[in-house]
Amino acid sequence: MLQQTRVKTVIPYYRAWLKRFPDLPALADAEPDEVLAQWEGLGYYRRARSLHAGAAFVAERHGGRIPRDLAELKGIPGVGDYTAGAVASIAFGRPVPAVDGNVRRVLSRLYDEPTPTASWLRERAGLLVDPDRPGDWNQALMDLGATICTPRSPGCDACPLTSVCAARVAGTQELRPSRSARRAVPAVTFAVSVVVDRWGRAFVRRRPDKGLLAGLWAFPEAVIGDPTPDEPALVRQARHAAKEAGARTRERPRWILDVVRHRFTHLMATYVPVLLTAAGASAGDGRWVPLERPTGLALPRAQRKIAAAAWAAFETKETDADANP
DNA sequence: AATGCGGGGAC
DNA sequence: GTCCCAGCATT
Repeated sequence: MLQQTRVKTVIPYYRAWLKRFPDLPALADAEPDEVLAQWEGLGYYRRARSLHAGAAFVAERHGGRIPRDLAELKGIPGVGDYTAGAVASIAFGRPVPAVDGNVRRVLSRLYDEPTPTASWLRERAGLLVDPDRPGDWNQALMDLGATICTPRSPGCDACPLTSVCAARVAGTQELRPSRSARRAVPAVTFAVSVVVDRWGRAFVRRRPDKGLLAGLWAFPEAVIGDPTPDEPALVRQARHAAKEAGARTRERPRWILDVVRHRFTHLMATYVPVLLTAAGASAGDGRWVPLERPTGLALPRAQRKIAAAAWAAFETKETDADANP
């Protein structure tokens, strides 16, 4: 959970996770949907799938015991250099480094190395690690980076390494490590098909196993080439997406909602929800969820925004219909 | 070595 | 708005 995610964000997820999956067999035997549902909102959902696969891997290949060897740890799905080093040093007292984003920044400044490579970091961190208390050492470096040697305006006056920090001596600490130029984030517009039945339930289908939001549930969608499409084109695309996903719809759309914007790390998405009316049962592997409370399955944040907007619109229309039959 | 992969909080 | 978070898998 902590991979690329702040401790403060993780804590409530971690507690709920341990309550639902108290030990390794509980996780290894769980349904994939249940695992994803527990992870919902944390992002980088492959971590959840890897953790699930990792539990099964350890159960089968290691008799349910986490291996102590660094190479064996790295063989577990979802466990890379950092996680293997952290577990080996903190849990098992092995004198191995654990280089996360914080440690990378600390070492880059300590040696005034603007572009530290993975191999350089591993070598440096390996030489420094305290063989007697490797876990404490690694965590101390991480905490130093998180609290004092911060990305911007580091607190060098309070740093125990200030006198031996090459970047501090050179005055380059704010420039280390160097930031790579970020590419522009592309903007993509989607027509979103919200097919609603008479009870206010909407059709969702599972997303493909790979790519963005893999394995999560979502409304059918279609990429719109024209960023400012006219209404007939939107409705046509939404209806097509619904049909592709196995949801049958009536001819007349209910209406087009205000756009929902959602920023992913490398994609700015604009969703245009189109409310459509269900025509009988659906085919395929879709499911119908209540728009008011779409619980019980893993929906990405953006989909929940869309669901909330769609429910508000649906409820308003039904109320009007009751008032003016 | 570069890229795709979420969501949120701090500034 | 930008930056970055106790990174990993894939290419």
